[in-house]
Amino acid sequence: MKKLEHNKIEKKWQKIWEEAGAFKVSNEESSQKDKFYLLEMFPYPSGKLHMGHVRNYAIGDTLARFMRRKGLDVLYPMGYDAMGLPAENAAIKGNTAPAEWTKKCIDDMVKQQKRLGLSYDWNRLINTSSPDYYRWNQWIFLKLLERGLAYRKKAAINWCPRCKTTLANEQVVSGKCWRCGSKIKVKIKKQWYFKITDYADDLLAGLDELEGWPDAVKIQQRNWIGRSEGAVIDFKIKSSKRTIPVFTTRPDTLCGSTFLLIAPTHPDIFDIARGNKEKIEDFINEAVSSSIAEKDIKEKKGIYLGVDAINPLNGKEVPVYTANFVFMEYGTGAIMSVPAHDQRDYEFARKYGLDIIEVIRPEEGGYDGKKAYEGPGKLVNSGEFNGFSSKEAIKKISRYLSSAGTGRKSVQYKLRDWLISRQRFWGTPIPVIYCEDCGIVPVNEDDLPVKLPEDVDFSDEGNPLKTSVKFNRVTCPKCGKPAKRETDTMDTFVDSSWYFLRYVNPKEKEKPFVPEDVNRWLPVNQYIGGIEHAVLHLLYSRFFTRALKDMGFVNFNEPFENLLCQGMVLKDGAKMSKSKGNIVDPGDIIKEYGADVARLFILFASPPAKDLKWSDDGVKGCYRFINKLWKLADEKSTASELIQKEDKDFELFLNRTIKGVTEDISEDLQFNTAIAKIMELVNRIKKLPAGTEIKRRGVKVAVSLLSPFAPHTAGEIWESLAKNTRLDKESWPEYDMSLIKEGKSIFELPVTVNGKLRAKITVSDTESKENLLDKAASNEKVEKFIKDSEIIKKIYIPGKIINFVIK
RNA sequence: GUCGCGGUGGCGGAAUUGGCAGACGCGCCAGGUUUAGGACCUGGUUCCUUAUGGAGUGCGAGUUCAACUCUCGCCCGCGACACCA
Repeated sequence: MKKLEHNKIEKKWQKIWEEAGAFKVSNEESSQKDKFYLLEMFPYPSGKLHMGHVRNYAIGDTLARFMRRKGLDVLYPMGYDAMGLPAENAAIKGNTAPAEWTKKCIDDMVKQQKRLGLSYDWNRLINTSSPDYYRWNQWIFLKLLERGLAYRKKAAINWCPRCKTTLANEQVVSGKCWRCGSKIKVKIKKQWYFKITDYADDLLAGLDELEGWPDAVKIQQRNWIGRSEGAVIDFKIKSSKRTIPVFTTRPDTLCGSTFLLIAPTHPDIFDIARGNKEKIEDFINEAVSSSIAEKDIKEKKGIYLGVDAINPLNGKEVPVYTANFVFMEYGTGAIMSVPAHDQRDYEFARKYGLDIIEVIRPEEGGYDGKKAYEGPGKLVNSGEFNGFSSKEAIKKISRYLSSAGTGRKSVQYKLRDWLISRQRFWGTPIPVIYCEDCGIVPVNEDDLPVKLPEDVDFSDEGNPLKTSVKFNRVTCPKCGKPAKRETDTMDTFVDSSWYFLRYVNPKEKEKPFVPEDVNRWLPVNQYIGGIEHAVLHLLYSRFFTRALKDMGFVNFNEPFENLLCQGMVLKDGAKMSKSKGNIVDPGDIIKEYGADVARLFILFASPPAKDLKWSDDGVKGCYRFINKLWKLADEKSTASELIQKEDKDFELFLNRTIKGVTEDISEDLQFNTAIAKIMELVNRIKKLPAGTEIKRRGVKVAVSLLSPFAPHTAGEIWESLAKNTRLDKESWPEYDMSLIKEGKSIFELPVTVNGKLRAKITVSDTESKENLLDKAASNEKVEKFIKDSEIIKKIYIPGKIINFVIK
């Protein structure tokens, strides 16, 4: 018997596919067949593949191979998200140029991916750190700048002291840097932003149409955008012309407002304040300089500004404070505090001895003096508005305020503009020049790309880009005088916000992509990646797509039609990581058991969206299965002549399996159950007599169904069974629906008594209800349970069950 | 705290328009094969019970002839957000 030499077989088939260009796809052909754009989130090229990657690619490749055999034109590309800190750190440490270092890492990644037998169209490979790619980041930046969607402003920003760079809000996780976990500090800095907030409402509304996205991701985006409806109400400052506008979602509680709070970073704070300015300044400095992370634990603090404001509804005078828990970035940077009905205000009021007035009373319970009541109810202590429900009062009070000119409806978002400036070297240079006379001058489109220089000193603190003489020596494109180049580079999330478009025309020199081609291939039919990008990459990409649509470059709103968020790969109850020492190296598994077994196990062990618990024994199980099939296929060589033998049951089972596997893959991406069904089929094939026609047919179908999961072994077996043909070129097996329907006509019908299974009777679907009930009742086992009792009810559900209800 | 996801044998997991709980795999047990180990093959394997039988999908109620599946109330685990007014 021939031994299964997996490593040899893998090499053989990978070579055959490569030489045949089996997975190349051209933009022209796509019009003849239905297209299918399948995409995995591209990796950061660390140089080392881990199990999370393998899972991601195993899911994608299986689907890609399945779709091709179903006759679709499949675009399935791979690329590398290659900008970022590690290359720069390597440069600092090892004195290697980031470009070289990155190139080597990418080569290493490609090698490892190729060993898995992934069917990418490698001709479309992209590397975001190449000037051919990042010049289009710059081009898009200039387009956004033209439209006012890119702008520069001074604001309080998140600063990561370890990465020595600023971060966008989305990149701060619980007050820490998303990448390195350092605590974030607050700094005031002038930086570049993309105006994602212009699309807040649109991005929110678009979520409703994304039926192919997991709810978890949509909910996260919805929360992140954080739309809330309310009103802006103006409080006049006593003996001053100034007013303080506040945002509230609860205008019904206006009469319960006993003080105002404004953010410590409010630009007007010193104009408003009349108290001890030194003390106030000290307070503000402390509040601003403390890190965001500390804010979580910190108690509420504030200081009276020495002025009072006037409630526009009841004319009451209330004190104005600044407090450390009020944000300038949200609403108007000032709030009306209603301590009886807002827990935060309650705590503040208790601490500083401020008035608490109940204005909302529900049927039961309500404000009890111990904590705020935040629900709805009927108004009290609110003058002419007493007795109205919260809902009615919100309308009436809003109407009153707007007719008096002291308030207006308002919608606020939690989403803030995307800060894209990074004080790093290994990123896309922001293509602007600062001229003393002309101000901010964009680089001319013809002068793109603004390339990263090579004369850089990495040994200094701060952004290495500042050390390049070549890079910084520049003249103003407008007036020709010496000028300064922007040395900040772009957030690497800019690269990933449109890479899925570049795959369509990866080598295009004149434009980032060709709109007609992109409009044909996009949106991505199936996108696969981790859920950690729920509000980062996925939100930014949706924003870019919309902006590009508004500029007329694409004709769709949403880049990703269906999204699958794969679960993590766990071992010993934790995510595989160096620090935990629980890493399983994919390379070792491939060497020992083969790429097909690695893929098979990872798909079989768990449904794709769930976390996967790694099991060495489970891998062995899949290895056994592959070998079992291999041996079965080898049997044919011992039988000189195949015996004709009919086996209707097996034929039916075979057809059912084809149907089941097809549906599991195409409808629900249920690879685990699809594989289980193929295993069942193989178990049944084993029981068939050797050397029969039907057995050989069974093996062929099993191998054919298995091929998307285990393409090398399946290809090898098929070649030996089917006259040296290539399985990946065969169309997907069909099933005979009439046979399946016919198979249903005689079956086992379960019979229960009081819902407990007592027997199964073999019936035909043509038998009458009465006949079946008699048959069931006279069954030996059933009779035992019903003979001494009164039958209250007889239930027959055709094709499903019989149930006798007895007393 | 808010929102979301989940809880089924010793383990990973099947079963959802309500209709045979535990497919498939692992592990385990018994037998075979082998000088031995491993590998391989055959059979068994939710729990209790000698059999007949009974119990059983986190807990407690409810709807139903029938509930892993639907409703209500809890408990536990995981994840996201976290003073957003």
